[in-house]
Amino acid sequence: MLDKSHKHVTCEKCAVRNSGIFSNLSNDEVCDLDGHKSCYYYKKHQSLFVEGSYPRGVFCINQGKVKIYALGDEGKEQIVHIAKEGEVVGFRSMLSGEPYKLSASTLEDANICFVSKDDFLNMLDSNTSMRNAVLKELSKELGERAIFITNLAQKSVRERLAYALMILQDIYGEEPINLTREDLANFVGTATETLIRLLKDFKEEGLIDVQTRKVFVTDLDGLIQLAGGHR
Amino acid sequence: MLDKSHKHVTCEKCAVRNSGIFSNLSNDEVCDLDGHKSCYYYKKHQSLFVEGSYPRGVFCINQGKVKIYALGDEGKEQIVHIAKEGEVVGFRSMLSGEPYKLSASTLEDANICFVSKDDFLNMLDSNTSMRNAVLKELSKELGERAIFITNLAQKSVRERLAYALMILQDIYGEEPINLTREDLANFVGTATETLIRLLKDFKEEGLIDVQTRKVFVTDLDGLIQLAGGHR
DNA sequence: CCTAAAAAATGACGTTTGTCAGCTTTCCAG
DNA sequence: CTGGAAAGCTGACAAACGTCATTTTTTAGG
Repeated sequence: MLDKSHKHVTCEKCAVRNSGIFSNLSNDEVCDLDGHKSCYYYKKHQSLFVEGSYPRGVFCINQGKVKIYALGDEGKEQIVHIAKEGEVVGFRSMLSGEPYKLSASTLEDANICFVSKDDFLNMLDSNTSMRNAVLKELSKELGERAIFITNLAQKSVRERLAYALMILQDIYGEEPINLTREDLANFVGTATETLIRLLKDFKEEGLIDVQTRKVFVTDLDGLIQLAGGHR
Repeated sequence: MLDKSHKHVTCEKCAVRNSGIFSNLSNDEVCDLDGHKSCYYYKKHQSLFVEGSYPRGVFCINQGKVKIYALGDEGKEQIVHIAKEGEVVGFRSMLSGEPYKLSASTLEDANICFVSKDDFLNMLDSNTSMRNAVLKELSKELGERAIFITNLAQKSVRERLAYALMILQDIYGEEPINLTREDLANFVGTATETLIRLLKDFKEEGLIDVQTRKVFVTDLDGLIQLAGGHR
């Protein structure tokens, strides 16, 4: 099922390790990390972990994008976050001791390293700067989720789409946003049909450009304004 | 403005300290905490901290309920959490180094202790079990917020009200739920009028009992089922 | 106990958004 | 290159919800 052919990456040379919770490691610590991790190649639409199961370790994304989502009562996905290169995902449930509250799967072919629970927790215990980075990361995310909640509760779908595109633009950087309409809808929190209609509007208003699946932001300021300013 | 008359409580005797991040402290540590905290009496509707300002310390609730909320673009409050006796609030922004993303104010007269940033961070640094408790708490809350987001995005107002009442029932325990309709609406994420109409429905359906402002849950199982089962 | 202000309640109405059904385009494995 | 499946798109329709305006009830301070 899973085609996890190795494609080894050394942490020392991992280009994306300069941000996130594995930054600020000493040379020795990076070496240690490198010795304990294993590297896997994931194809598009493969699952990293699923809601309800228990964490065995954490995933460090070297290449590719990953969606983090909850399943609603009718099986509809609510995407809470889209993780990109350099992010470490799946450590929250490990710290709370609960089963995963969220699921994760790749949006495109990806290269992802795995660090086992024990190794990760040991590092956390012995490494002050990593501990602080984790505390900081968790707190930051908590703040982001509060904004997410407020947007969902108070903004129109139109405003939320603008906001979502802002965030996605940031995540995708130079590349165009490349998600299925369904995934986009599940991120914005709306029906796929509604999302498609709004995308069309945005295109007609010159805010974005669309090439089949790919969305190019052409007027970021316009989006920001539509989303309700700053943040 | 603020009537902060002292009403001293010693941490040793603080009846609510056996849960949350200040549990698992040694006798010495409790003593230390006690020496560093100050105790204040807050009247109903007083503010603990506001969005945008920088944290100076944390608040430990000895008595009373506190709403934690974000302000939407039009000034409408979105309540993300209602904290009760025993909870410590306001440490997230301190850990992320950002200004507060949320505001907090009392829902009723309250007795709340304050621990300064330095003292709190020192304790965090030197105390393993407290550190773990904080990590655990943050992770747990992240999970809760993910559910909150999914509910907002996928459930009807009716289902969300049922869910909110479940949670509030848990927070208020034996006492009746005692919030203004506006606060309740801002927690559920709906308009006050809509909330009032639904409360009436729930009453007619025998799910709750209402005495002016107070809401009594009379059929918890019914609410759970309406909210979409378990969780 | 009384009164002004805040909160709660109700009705009428419009709009946004979700749903369903059918159709078209794109993607990808063989 | 091709055919079937998945994804994307469109239209019609209805329901859920928000808004506004107004009235009634409750609260709290003097």
